[in-house]
Amino acid sequence: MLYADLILPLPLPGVFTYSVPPGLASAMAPGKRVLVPFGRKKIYSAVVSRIHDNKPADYATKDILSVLDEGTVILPVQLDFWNWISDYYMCAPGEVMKAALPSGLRPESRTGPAATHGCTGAGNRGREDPGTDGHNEALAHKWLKNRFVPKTEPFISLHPSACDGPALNEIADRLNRAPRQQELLYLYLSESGYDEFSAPAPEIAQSSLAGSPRFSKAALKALVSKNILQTTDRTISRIAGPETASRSPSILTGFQQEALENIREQFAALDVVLLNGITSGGKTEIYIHLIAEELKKGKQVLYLLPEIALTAQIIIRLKNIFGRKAGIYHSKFSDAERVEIWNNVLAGDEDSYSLILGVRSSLFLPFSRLGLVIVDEEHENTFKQFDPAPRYHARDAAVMLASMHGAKTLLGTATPSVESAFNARTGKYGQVNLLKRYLEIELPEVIIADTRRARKRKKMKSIFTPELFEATGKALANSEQVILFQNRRGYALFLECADCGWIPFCRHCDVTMTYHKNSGKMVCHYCSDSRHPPAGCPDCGSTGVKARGYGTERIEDEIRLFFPEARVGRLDLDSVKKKRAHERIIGDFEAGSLDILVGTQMVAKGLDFGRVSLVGILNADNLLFFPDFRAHERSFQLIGQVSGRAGRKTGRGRVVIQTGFPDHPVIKHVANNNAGQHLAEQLAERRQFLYPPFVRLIRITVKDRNRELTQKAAALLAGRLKKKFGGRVLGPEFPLIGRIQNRYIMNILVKIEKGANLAKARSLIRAEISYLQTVPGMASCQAYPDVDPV
DNA sequence: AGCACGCCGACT
DNA sequence: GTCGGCGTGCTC
Repeated sequence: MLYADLILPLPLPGVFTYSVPPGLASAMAPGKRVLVPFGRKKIYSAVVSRIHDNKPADYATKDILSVLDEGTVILPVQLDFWNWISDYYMCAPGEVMKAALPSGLRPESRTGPAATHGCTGAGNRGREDPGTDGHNEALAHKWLKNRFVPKTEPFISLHPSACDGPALNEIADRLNRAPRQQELLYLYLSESGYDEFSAPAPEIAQSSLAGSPRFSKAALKALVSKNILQTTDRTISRIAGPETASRSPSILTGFQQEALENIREQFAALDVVLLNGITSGGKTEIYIHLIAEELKKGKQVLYLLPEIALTAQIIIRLKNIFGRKAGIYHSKFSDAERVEIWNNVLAGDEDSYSLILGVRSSLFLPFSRLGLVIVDEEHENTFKQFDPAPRYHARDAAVMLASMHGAKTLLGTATPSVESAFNARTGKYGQVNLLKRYLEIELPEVIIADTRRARKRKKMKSIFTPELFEATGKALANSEQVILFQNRRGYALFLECADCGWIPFCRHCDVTMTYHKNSGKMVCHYCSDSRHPPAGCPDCGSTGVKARGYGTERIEDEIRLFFPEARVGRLDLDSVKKKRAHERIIGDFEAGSLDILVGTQMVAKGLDFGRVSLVGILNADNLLFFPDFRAHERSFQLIGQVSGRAGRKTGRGRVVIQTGFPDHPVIKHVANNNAGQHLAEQLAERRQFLYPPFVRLIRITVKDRNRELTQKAAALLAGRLKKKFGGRVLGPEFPLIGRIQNRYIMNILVKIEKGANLAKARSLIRAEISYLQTVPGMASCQAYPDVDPV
């Protein structure tokens, strides 16, 4: 009798052993999907992990119902990779499966014969012909709904009544008292190539006009309301970029060529190389050459980017060079698209994608001959998945995936993570520096503005120090662009009663609500709950409830107040929620129809702005004094990245950093561009206080709806862990936010020395967590481990 | 995670 | 007298 260990898409530890009916034995193979009964009556699709003939001793196996695939859908190397993830990051195999497989390949629970016969490598076929029962109909419905999300863009054309009515000259004359509108009409006529004898009036993309200083949204709105122009949403091509390669890789500069050769040399001896390349240094060009080499060898390349850096710019750039060989894998893609890409990569033939440009989850695509993995913006902590499990770090997992394929990994960044820099320094990774800016663009001048001194001397203009205020004025006068960085969105950080000090808190989380003026509501940034601010203070009845602190939204208002002539845009989570808003804002800024861009971290990421002469960091202190051992590292990186936006083509740019602690070492190292000293200090601190990379951290988060129970359970767990691990256990401690979505939280930190038996440590932790579940009354407490938390 | 079983409060 | 709340246990 044959048995099969199956991975079920459930958060349960381990695999499940089923018996293989003789009739299915020949169709079975690891990496195929099967249908099995589970529990009371449920039918799940599961993935075959292993086939063997060991009859389980302590339970009766159930039969596998059917085999869904003729061919392997999950390759053996992927199964190995899944295994490594679930083992290293301490999560269930089923959780990895959920993260790895697009749900189209994972019809979790379904009935009947509709699903019993799939086709080789195309498991979504069953979905194209769903059964007739209600459940399948619901699935099919969902699938159809998600299949196409057409992208649209507004196009402008002349309103029909303006074509038929009085001559255009007459219409334009009537706009004499509205110069902006008149100008826009002329702009449209000239740019669209309008010709009164050739009807109909041509349509032109709004975005192509938006770049002009003669364009204004208000004027457009007015003309539309007067029935002179009209806008129509037109579908534009879904995935940006051409399918045929139209360009070849550009010639490298001497420094780039040198770096490229250096990388090749290091790869001869080492599997991972850190490319420390300054902003504007042209890292992407080097990537392109390396990719081209791999493709020529018939290998696949995975190019990983953090979500926010995977923009149309980079996609088009690579599509131009690699054409149909390049595939994109973005989190915004529908499930059908993901399945399509999966099957394409799985086919692995001549016509398949051999370059995948993707986010974190593209690590799980069925690569069969991976030659190179590029992890761009290696330092980005968004590469670490936080919730739900698997809580994996895409950079570290990429290194593992590459090694399983015998491939190389290139980590690229302008501001290396302490971990990677340490690995390079100790010789585990190679390192190549590219520290000359492309076209010899000068590094920006950094000005440190002391907010405490300015405040004492009453020199602050709301959020502006005299230095930043003056620099902004000067930049605007020279019609140069300005980026202002503030790490908090919203209007005010919180509301406060001026009389009694009452502050509104979220009902479900232990955080203050952030006031958003646009919506007139207070919003919790942790659970998105929102409500209207009270008319008066609920405690003392005072009407003096005032906005305190500055979010990006309020800063936008302040700028309008101080620089009324400037055109201001905002780039943060709130402003980009609307479809395509992100691209639009960036497009407007690049096109020069915005003078000032205010934003959160989003402004720091790989945007190619040409005319930015000034970058202002409004409050460096809330970065520096964040209570976390990575706060200094992150501050250095973030300020460095934002500063990199300054002075790209127009000559030397300026950076103004506002801080109350101008002598803080991190500020000084940023100002002096002294990454070496910064790294040395970070390493010294971490060595002394035992933090990564000198130890490995496992954080255990205990959660429950009941506050006392959460604390009791955390204390019990920590106590038991301390018996095993001694002083390596820290806590339990209250996290920064003690409650999120009505669940109380406690953290326990375990520090494991390098070289210690990690597997043993993990199994001890696992055992203690499962013990907790057996304690009467504590079964409701969740405790989950997060390995290498960020 | 689901899902069923099982034991205590406000209702036809 | 029941309906239903969610605490607990189990799933190959």
